[in-house]
Amino acid sequence: MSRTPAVRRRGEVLEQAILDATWEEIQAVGFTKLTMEGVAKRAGTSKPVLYRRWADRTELIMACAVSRMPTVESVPDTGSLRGDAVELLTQLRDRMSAVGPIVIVTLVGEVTHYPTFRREFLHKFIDRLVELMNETVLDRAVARGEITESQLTDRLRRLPIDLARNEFLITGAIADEAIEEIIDQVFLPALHYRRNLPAEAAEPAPEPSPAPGDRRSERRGVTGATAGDREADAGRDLV
Amino acid sequence: MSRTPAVRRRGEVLEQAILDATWEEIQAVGFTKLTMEGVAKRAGTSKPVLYRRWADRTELIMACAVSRMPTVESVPDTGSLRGDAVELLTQLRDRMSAVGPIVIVTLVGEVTHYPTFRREFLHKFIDRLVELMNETVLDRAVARGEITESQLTDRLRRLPIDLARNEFLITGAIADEAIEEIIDQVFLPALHYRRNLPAEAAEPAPEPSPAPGDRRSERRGVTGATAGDREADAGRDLV
DNA sequence: CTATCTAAGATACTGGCCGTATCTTACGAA
DNA sequence: TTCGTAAGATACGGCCAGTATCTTAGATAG
Repeated sequence: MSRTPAVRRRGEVLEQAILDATWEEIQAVGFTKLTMEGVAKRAGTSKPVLYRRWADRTELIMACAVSRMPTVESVPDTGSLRGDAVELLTQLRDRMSAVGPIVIVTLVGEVTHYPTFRREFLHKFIDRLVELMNETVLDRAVARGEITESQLTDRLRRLPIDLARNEFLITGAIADEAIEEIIDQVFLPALHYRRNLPAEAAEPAPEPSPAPGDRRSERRGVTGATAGDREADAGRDLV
Repeated sequence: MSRTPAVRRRGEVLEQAILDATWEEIQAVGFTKLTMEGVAKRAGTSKPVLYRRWADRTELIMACAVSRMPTVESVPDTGSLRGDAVELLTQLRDRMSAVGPIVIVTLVGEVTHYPTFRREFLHKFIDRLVELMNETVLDRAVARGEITESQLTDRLRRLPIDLARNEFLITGAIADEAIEEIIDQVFLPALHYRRNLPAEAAEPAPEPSPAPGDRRSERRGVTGATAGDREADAGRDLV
């Protein structure tokens, strides 16, 4: 449990030891029951040392998660959109698995309470992935001639990431088959439908088949935005 | 703040008063800072009364959320798959908006820690929606002749719900436009692609276009399931 | 090697909240 | 009117957050 070393650690070394202890504490007692005192004892140090670095529990846990989540540097060119997309989702999966579903889910929850954290969290975890999707995977596919810019909408661009993230948040894992389903049953078919669309007449939906009396979208509900939540865009590309 | 009524309330009346107070307390101090003492005071009662009904904070909050979330009874027949799907997602959106993003997200987080809660939560909030999707919306579309059973996969069946849920968890809201994008840009096109597929040759993905050297799915990553999380299926249809 | 400065580590304290135990008292039922 | 049940008040032990204070290790400069 508590391991007070012979030598007094400092700076970087100490910090890493605390983050490791935090991680072990999460594994041992769980996220909700994690306490600063527990972490301090496990790290062989004391509370003030923790509070000198992180303002509270949430910050500590977030720092811990950040330190354990591998970064995605690039997506290798597999030669096809499909291959690249599978690769991207696989990396996303591996990143999130490295931290674990409980931490990720709880973090999303905790982070929702703190706009400040939320932005930092988003910046650290997500932006790179979305960039990779837009600027590497999709641009490459366009360059190859697999797709054209006109086939893409914002919604379609983030579709694979949205579905993979959702899979992980809800089920706690993403199987290889799930990745292939997302790409093969949803993403590529949805792109495929827009293959030869004229410039911007692309909007309306296809009739899947002879639809008898289609009086589309009659009723509207509440507007949805539960007021004062206009940092929605910031959250758009989470994880 | 505290409103101790002249008469001593009991049973149903008292319980509802406490749940109302819980809701007000969430609005007032936020989710994380909600305390049993605070709720008791606001409800004009005392802690033991709370603990006689709910074991802890999480149970109380969950009961509060359940009591405030309207149930979805049915999806009216709008005459088309598109209309029905929009209607279903709109109801889903309204249900979740009635409770609010912070509560939902935090609840998903808290619930992840407690397998028992998780199941109850899923049962109360989700099952009905998935049922409605499968047994009302899609069956009706098949009956109309808009689609055939062979076009459907499990993934496609829950696609709209997955995307809508994700939208809400991440951005905190679901705009009308988002619902239409989900249906028109993703769901219907993906279905459309499978329109005239032979029985089960449906699996492989479409080449979006002339793909040069497509050596598909070469590398595999970690298996994804972060061990011992085989209640994944239970979580599959969350919210 | 010594002086000095910084940060680690130990300890203690206030305050808040949890969860429970105990007692009194209002209300409903018979 | 009586009696049983549950509401409400109070109090308490315990844990933990977060801070203040003091001592001491060790890095660095001269």
